[in-house]
Amino acid sequence: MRLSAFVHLTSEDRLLLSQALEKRTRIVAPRQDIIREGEEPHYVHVILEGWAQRYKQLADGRRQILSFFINGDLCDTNVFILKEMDHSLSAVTSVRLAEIGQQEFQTLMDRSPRIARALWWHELVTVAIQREWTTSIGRRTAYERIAHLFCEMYVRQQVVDMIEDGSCEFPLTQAEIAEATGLTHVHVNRTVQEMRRDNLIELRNKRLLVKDLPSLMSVALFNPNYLHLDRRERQLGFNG
Amino acid sequence: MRLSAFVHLTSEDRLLLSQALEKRTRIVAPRQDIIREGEEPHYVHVILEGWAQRYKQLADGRRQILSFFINGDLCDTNVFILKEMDHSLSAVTSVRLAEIGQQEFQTLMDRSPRIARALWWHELVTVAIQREWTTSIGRRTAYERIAHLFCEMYVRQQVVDMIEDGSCEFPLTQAEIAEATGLTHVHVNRTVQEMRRDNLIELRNKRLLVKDLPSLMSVALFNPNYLHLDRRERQLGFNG
DNA sequence: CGAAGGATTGATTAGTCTCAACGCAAGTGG
DNA sequence: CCACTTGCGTTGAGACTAATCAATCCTTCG
Repeated sequence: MRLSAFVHLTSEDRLLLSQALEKRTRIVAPRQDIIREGEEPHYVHVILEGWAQRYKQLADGRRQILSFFINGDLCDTNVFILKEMDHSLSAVTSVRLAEIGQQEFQTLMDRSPRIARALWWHELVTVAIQREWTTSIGRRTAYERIAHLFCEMYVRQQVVDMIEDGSCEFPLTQAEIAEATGLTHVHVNRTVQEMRRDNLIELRNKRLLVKDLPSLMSVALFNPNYLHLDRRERQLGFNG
Repeated sequence: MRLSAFVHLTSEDRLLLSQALEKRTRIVAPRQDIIREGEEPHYVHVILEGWAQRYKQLADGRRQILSFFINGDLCDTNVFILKEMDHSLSAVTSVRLAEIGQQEFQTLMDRSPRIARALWWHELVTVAIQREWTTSIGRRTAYERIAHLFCEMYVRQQVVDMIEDGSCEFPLTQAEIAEATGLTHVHVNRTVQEMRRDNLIELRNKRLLVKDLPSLMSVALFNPNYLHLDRRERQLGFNG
């Protein structure tokens, strides 16, 4: 699990975690909601496999994707504290996830201060990512935004060991990229083509090949500091 | 303190809190940084008076304001878990704030599960606000975005009892509104004028008068659910 | 083979940005 | 106490990014 990368967890911690993860799992089909805005949250969701997303919909239907979740990501730490969801969670691909109830979750945090710390760390990184998205949409151009999204998802997959020959999964349609970056799918299409012409990436068959990561990061003004991989870098080397 | 509004805190809790808040306070002049991106965080900051803001700056200088903090807001719960700041904090007005060190903060959470819960609640609301901003910038028009910011800051001030005759503090320049909404100050200016003509607000002398809150909320597609005021509403009545 | 989802293209328009001034009020130094 | 500076708000003209609308083209899959 991704958490273990940040804090050294004891074998007992790992046992606790894997028990919590096995207790209750679910498979959600692509494009199906996991939980919807307005509903009362009962579980923290942990993605075990596949991509999920968080999104929000305005009263008139305009939709914004707020984040993507991959392998090992917790969706909403401690949500049960809140009375109702202010956003929705849905599956991008087919998703296998674990549901952790309030009791078990509390137990996890109480039993091990290391786990509690790791969960806080996870939460802080999640907010940091959200802030980076705000910045992206607010200040970056279309080209930069899309490049930034590519960088982020590439690096995050690097961390969980999902890069093969410089390419990673990227199961989003251009329309979904558009919803995530605050653009229209038409404009995403033209921009992605431009990026291909610039020889930075290839994108097809739900895979992203990054042909020149340094250049991609540079045009995206991508600074990975917000992912707070510092400890990992020291312990495991950046390539996970 | 704002936290007490969410969870019933005992008088002992309150004592603990006020001790933590008094131990170390600071006054920061307008436009001065409180802590800068890249620095190592040592304290959680709690705003006691004035407005502060969180912002991020891209390598080439473009700047995005990510949130505003008012009375009773915690700036970065548990930041010390992270090695370095991925954003900066600065004072908008003259700000009086409390600094809580790692030890004291941990003690607070350990001593009282109610406080711990309240802090988690605060954190969750903070992220929810960040998500709403992402949505705003990604999907709302300029007019809607500015209206939404007005609504949010109005309602948040309502909660801490800072509304007088339908008006509240609003110490931002139009340039700052622009940095927060992903617009230019020129466009903010024209849009605010339009909003005035529409008789929704008055904005001058660092005060915002909301002349027609229901209409303002409606044009902003403002749904206060993300502020998670539910408990408050039940316990204290919406007006704090 | 037909249907459907996604990618692509073209033409046009709208919303916002950019650049450049100008106005006004408050504060400051001589 | 007046001239000057400074910060902020306002205005205009023109440019440009990205949106909109409407097809068309692929590819996959039943």
